[in-house]
Amino acid sequence: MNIYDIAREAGVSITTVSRVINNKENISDKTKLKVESILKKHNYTPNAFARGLMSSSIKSIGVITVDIRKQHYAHTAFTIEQDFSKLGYSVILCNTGGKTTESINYFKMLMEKKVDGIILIGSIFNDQKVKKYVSKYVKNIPIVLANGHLDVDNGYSVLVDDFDGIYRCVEYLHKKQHTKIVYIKDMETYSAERKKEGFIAGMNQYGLMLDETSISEAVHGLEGGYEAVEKLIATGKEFSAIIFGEDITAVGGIKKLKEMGWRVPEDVAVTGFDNSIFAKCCEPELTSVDNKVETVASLSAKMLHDLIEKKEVSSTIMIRPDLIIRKST
Amino acid sequence: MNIYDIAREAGVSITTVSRVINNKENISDKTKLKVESILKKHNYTPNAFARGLMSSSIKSIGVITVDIRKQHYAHTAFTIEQDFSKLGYSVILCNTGGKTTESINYFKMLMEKKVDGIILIGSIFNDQKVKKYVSKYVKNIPIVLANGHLDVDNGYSVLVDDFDGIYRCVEYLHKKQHTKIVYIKDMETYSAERKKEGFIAGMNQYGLMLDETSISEAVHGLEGGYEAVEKLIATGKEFSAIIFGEDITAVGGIKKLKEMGWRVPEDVAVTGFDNSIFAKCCEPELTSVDNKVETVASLSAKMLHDLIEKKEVSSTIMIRPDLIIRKST
DNA sequence: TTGTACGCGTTATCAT
DNA sequence: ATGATAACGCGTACAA
Repeated sequence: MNIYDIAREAGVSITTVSRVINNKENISDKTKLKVESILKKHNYTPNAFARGLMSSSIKSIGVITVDIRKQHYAHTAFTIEQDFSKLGYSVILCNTGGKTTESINYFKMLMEKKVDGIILIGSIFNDQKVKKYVSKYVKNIPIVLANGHLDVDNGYSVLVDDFDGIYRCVEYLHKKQHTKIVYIKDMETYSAERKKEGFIAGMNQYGLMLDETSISEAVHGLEGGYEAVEKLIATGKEFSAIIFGEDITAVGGIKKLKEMGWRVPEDVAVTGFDNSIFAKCCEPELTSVDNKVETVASLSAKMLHDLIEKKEVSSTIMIRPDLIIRKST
Repeated sequence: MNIYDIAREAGVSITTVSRVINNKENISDKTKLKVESILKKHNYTPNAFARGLMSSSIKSIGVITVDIRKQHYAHTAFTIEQDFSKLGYSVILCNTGGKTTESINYFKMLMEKKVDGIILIGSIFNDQKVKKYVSKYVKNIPIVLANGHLDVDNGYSVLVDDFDGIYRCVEYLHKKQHTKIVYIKDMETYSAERKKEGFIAGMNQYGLMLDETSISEAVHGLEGGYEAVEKLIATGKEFSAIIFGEDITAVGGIKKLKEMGWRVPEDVAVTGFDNSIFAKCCEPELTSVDNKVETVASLSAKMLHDLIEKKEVSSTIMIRPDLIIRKST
């Protein structure tokens, strides 16, 4: 059922039908009503491809993330989808799995499908090849990074000050008289790097003892945190507080601590990052940096929409995180 | 840069270019190479809309869920996206929030964009209006329900036997000499109903005491489980084991139990459902019904793809869940 | 092996 | 207020 069929049945031209569909002016109420009734009768839906062919847009955006199974990303993607859906756009979801080839293929696909814009969630896009590809070929599509980092010309970003988040963990623990603080860093991302820098800056600021044994690495996740603490204890390193780069890793760490007979927070204070549901599942509940998922997501969506509508936008928005104090410190 | 520009620059016709792009036969290696070099030079990508106009398909599917923030849905959506991505399809993500109007709008949008198929994740689509709309208008698009339920002609489904999952919890607890078992049901879904029936069947099968006080309701989630246990204890009901309809609700319940000084599993045994990460975060780790997220997701994807390719498929696939024993029982 | 010309369904332009 | 027709970019039957 296309516009010709409708026009024929209504005894008018396709132009008239098109006018009715798109609520244009210069239509008599009488014809309008007649056409509308036939439209409804056949439950007519316009062909989006033909529309797209004219306007070279089908009102859609691409959302690329490493893995939507990660709570934080899912939360971000959800908010973005909801916001854009209200604006009449649909969202194409892409999970790269962190792989270069996949990432580039997703960009290609999104370009073929002529999305109006792209949002990148998370900071796993610093692969040189990806960067090169994007800055070379994806020139005319606006890109917004939600909590990510990517040096390209058309790259705008909304991010949380990860540096500040961890810095304030140190500050808070220092106020609580902790002097032996260690940091467990997970994942090789830009964000993780910034967090580490925040830790170092904080430790230096408050004159706390800091050397290479103060920072250890963990595979991201529950098991990662568990193993990292296991290793840390094995080294004999003394500490009264652990700062983790992510909640879920902290939960794994606490698990190990408790197994070893350490009490939290009496023997060791622990902080996490994300203020996710894991912080509340945990026992004791986890003090965590709230990195404002929804705010970041909504601002990213708004920014991309502004870019699509050619409005002026500032290239970077930085959000200050909050420290949520709970029972683990 | 369109196919005409390429043709002009290569000194051939658009047909030839089209042939090269689509790897058709009857092309001399010489022309093929020449065209390919120009294609690469301009990083030409065909216009998907024009293609879609011809084939009336743009190789995409819709994935509709209530809320991608729910771990289980995110996991399912992830697997589906990965599987379809490998087949050259892209995925449009829709979160209905459980609202009727939104749901219908998403169906409309997916039809306009002429997706090749739709997967519904979860069992929150039993709204009468939605059902009516779908069975009336979405006739020619194959629909697969991943762990969901919807009575429509073109609705195929892959689901986990929720009934059996809970039934086996009862069976297991009975073997462990529990006689006073209660069930905490959350959410008003088809799935939740089936679980409840499994509980009743199990209790009857093993001659365990069962009345209206054996089943209580909880709002889904951490707080929901917490409050449900609070209320349960307040009623004075005696119990030695609690079966929960979802892991996260169980985690909330255990939290309350521990606060009240009950030991798990010594004083109360607890089981969850989903075998999610929450089961492993929990202390003690949670015995949980593994409802095979990935299997369900992959089979749903395969089923939809088969339907798209007009292959024969059985209308329902039922997966048997596993009971994963951990320390909470 | 290669090219011409038409159709896909819509919107926009110009004429009536 | 309404209509005829071009244009969007591609695939393809048919012609050469």
